[in-house]
Amino acid sequence: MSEAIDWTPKAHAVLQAASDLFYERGIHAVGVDVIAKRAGVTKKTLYDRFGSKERLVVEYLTERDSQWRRFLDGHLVPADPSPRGQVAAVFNASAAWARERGRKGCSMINAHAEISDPAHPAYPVIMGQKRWMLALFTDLAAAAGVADPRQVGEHIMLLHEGAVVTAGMRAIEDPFTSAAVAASALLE
Amino acid sequence: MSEAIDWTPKAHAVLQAASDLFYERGIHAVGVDVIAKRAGVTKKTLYDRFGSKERLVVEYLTERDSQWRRFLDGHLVPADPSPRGQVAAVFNASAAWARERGRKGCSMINAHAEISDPAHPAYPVIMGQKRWMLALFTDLAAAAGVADPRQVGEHIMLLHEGAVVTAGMRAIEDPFTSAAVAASALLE
DNA sequence: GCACGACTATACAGATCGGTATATCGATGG
DNA sequence: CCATCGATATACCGATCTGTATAGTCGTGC
Repeated sequence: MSEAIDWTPKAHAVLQAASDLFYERGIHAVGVDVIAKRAGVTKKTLYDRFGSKERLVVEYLTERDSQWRRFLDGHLVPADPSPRGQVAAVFNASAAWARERGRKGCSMINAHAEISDPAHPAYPVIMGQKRWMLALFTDLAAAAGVADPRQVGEHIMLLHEGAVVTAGMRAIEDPFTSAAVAASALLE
Repeated sequence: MSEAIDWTPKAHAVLQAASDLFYERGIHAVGVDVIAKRAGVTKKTLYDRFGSKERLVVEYLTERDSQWRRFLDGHLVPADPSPRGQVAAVFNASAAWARERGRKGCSMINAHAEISDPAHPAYPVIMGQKRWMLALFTDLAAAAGVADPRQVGEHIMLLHEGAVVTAGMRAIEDPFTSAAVAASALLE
């Protein structure tokens, strides 16, 4: 395992600044000087806390992933507990997330586009989220009692991924309700 | 309009090298020195032909877009001409394209992740392809005689986008046949 | 009172970034 | 025969990149 980070107040400020900048402009497009400046911190502090830019990238993706899971959970719990209701709630949550935090699409997909080396420590984080979402949809499809849950789970996953990237590019008016309608039809 | 490019043999070599590198590693991660070296050319030649890296990016995306449209056309013409057959052929073509050229997903989506400025000259190229694909799917849905062609066209578009990004990340075994099955179900 | 941890400020390293300059070469074609 | 064109080699520009080094400030806890 990599060494734990000492989460001093300024460390949080650095990660916050890095997250905003990475997501908005892309990882390679943002230098550590800019991150430090935005955080109101010197580069020294940044390197004392995180050790490298790469580590900062991993923390950015890890934190955003766990925020997304908490956010999703907050939408699933109060929603209609039936499988179909839960699927609808996922798309609702994604729409809300996109509105509040996701004007540039999925941070995992975007990061994946910028990282060429599969040995990069950010890879497990990215793949982990995708696998987790797929498992969620597959479980819901199974609970809904469809004939082939793995197949339908994949279909809903594809609709969801498509909606997320399309929302980031504003190619379709309201991709999440559109995807939700399609997902509902596939669960019949 | 921007000035036309003088397509000397070395200009083609430069674009070829740039395309491979941009797609494989990302745009910001590749410097013009590396492109020139890979093309067996000096930076002078690169700048004589293209004038700027930005222009090279635009040409990269434009060329890849037109290659994709030709590739797709080559798969649509000999396929079953029925609307459902044509939709299936699109997913077949995408699967073949991903196998041959698309190990890192959609170049348009990836480029979009790296370009923050909407005024960037590459934006129209990116949006143009997405709009074109959506129109294609909507037309096919209309030809298939579904009740709401715009809605179903969007659904198939979302499935396709999802399959492309998922293929780039290897999160699902065979996303294109999976997406094709779902699209076929939505056309019932 | 004093050590320690978190931080600031500044400077610098070595490499690479996009882009330009100068000068030279070989082939092609009027 | 000579001008032009595509290309070469090499060197340079200022800026920025990730990362390090030195020195000093400030507040808390023992």
